[in-house]
Order: sequence, then C-alpha cells, then structure tokens
Amino acid sequence: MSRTLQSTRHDALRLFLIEKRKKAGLTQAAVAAKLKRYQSFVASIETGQRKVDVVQLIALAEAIGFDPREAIKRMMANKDD
Amino acid sequence: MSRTLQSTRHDALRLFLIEKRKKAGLTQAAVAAKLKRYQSFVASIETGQRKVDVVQLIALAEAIGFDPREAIKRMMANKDD
DNA sequence: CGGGAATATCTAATTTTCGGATATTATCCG
DNA sequence: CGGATAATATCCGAAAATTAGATATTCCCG
Repeated sequence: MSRTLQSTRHDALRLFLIEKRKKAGLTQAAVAAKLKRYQSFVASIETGQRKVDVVQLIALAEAIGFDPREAIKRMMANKDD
Repeated sequence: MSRTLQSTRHDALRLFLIEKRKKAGLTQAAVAAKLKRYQSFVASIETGQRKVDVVQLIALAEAIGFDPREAIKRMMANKDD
C-alpha cells in the first residue's frame, strides 16, 4: 500500500475521487468498465500510485458523475503543492 | 512536429495553454523557469507530445495566471473525447 | 466462521518522461 | 536584405511511469 506519488494536491484529488465514487454507489470495477480499463487502473489512482491526467479526470468525472471543476477547486484549497 | 497525443480535449487544452501564455506575455522559457523545468518541458506540452497531469495543470495556471477551471471548461466543450 | 465481492498489490513488457543539448524558426534592426 | 538574437521545436539515451493481467488481501454479511 505504499503510495508513491505524494503532494497535498494529488492526495486531495484521490480522496475526492474515492468520495465521489462511493457516493455514486459505484465499485472500482464499475468505474473501470465505463472507462474500458481494468479495475487495477482505478485502484492505482485511488491508492495514489499514479497521477491523473487532465483528460482522464474529465473521463472519470463523466463515469462517476461529478463536475471536474469541483475536483480542481478542492485541490486548489491546498495552497501547498 | 509530430503530435503524438491526440484527442479533441487534449488538443483544446494545449491550445488553451498557448493562448493564455501568450496573453500573459510570457515565453516558454519564462514559464519553465517558474516551474523549475526546462523550456523543452513547456514546448512538449504545447506541441501535444505529453499529457498534462492535474497537479501540473494547477502549477501551470499559477505560473501563467489563469483559472485552471477555465481550462477544464474549455475542454468539456468538446463532447467528443 | 465461510464465501463472495471489493480492493490492493505484483510483475514484466512497453511507453513516457526527463534533463540536457541542439536545431530550427521568428523577429528585430541597421 | 543580412545577420544577430530570441523563441520554439526536436532529438537523445537513461530513468521512471504505465499497462494488462493475474493474484493476493481485505471487507462485509449471513
């Protein structure tokens, strides 16, 4: 469970994604299916092992159902990168 | 000049970044300096050869001076991924 | 406890990214 | 125009990240 990528913002992002996915009542596998990816792809994002590119964020937002700008907002709250 | 990453959204992002940088009167080298990166880093983003991760987008927004949510908005305008 | 569903971790092959150098293109000015 | 200089694009090998896919672990509920 060793998270490799660390920055407060990156951390805020992954926590945000987990929260949104759970609120949407979706499993990692369900989100992965919508993205046509493996469950391990979603898992590695949520465990902070990979970064999320901007295009992917929007795809995740569509799959899960949230406004990607809200994610940005949440991340910006952390002034310390 | 062969762009390798292609998606309408990714394209919208890089065009947005170029536009904002120019409007801010900054060179690639100036932006790179603020990010403590090489000019080629900025160039490869603008020429579409690399993807932009979400944390980087916010850093770019700070360096150049724009609201990262505006970038997202611009990208979302392209419904076709 | 037992079993299934959900999530995390591992691995090897491939792809990206990196710093750094260099080449190309654009701009300005005499 | 010619040539200097600034700006941007491209190239390289090394290092790091991502991938698909399999497997292990954890969680939850009867």
